[in-house]
Amino acid sequence: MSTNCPVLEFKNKHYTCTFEITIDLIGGKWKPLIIWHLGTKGTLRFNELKKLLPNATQKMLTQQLRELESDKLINRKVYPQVPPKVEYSLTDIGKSLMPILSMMCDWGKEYHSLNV
Amino acid sequence: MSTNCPVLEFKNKHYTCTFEITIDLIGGKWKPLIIWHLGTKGTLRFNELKKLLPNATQKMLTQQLRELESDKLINRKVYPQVPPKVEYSLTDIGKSLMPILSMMCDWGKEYHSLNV
DNA sequence: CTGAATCCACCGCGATACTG
DNA sequence: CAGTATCGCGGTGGATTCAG
Repeated sequence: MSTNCPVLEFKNKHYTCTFEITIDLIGGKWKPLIIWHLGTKGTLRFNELKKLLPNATQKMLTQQLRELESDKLINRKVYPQVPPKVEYSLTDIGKSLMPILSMMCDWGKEYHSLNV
Repeated sequence: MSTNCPVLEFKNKHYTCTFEITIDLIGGKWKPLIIWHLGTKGTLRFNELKKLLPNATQKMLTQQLRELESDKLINRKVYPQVPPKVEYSLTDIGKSLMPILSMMCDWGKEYHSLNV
């Protein structure tokens, strides 16, 4: 287990431990779910994601996708055609988050079973 | 890797995957840091935590500690004396989160090294 | 179909002061 | 020492409308 947590600066923010960076990247309201769906189902179109996240507004979904894209966690491929077609998929870095989400999924399940 | 993500209800909230429960529990602004410090340093008094989280206000620290306590992730032991003395430590459930935080720490470090 | 652009309500969070 | 109590700002995120 890594225990060294130096103070570091990254993108104009200060962190005392690198796991805070991870939380910043996936801590958005819909980001973990987006990553999870892309990780388990592969490439998805905007509307397919929208259906998988029925409670997310269009605005929020777009916003979160753009942030994930600028953080290099997902790919955004636009097909120049009418009607528009946009596909999203995980980058290799994004895919490397799946084990963490999987652990959190297992832990959450265990926690849930212990607390009714 | 667990892939079954049924819709479930827990504490009046709806989740489509159990990792969302995990995020809810440790997603507070200072919670991961609190858990990390308690996990690596053991039992800590309020003031010791305060010094370790200099940017957290007293109010926020208290609030986050209370939430962690009600979620059974930390123990709060009050010594009935003057001046007051309160010690915080991780519960067994809280301790079981450390591997996840550790993975996030490693991932964040890797991500940071890849993005200057 | 996949967005962008507003407007705005809510509440997370900080600042400050007070207490047993 | 370890908290409450109160006030208020700012930004997140929802609803709605417009656009290519």
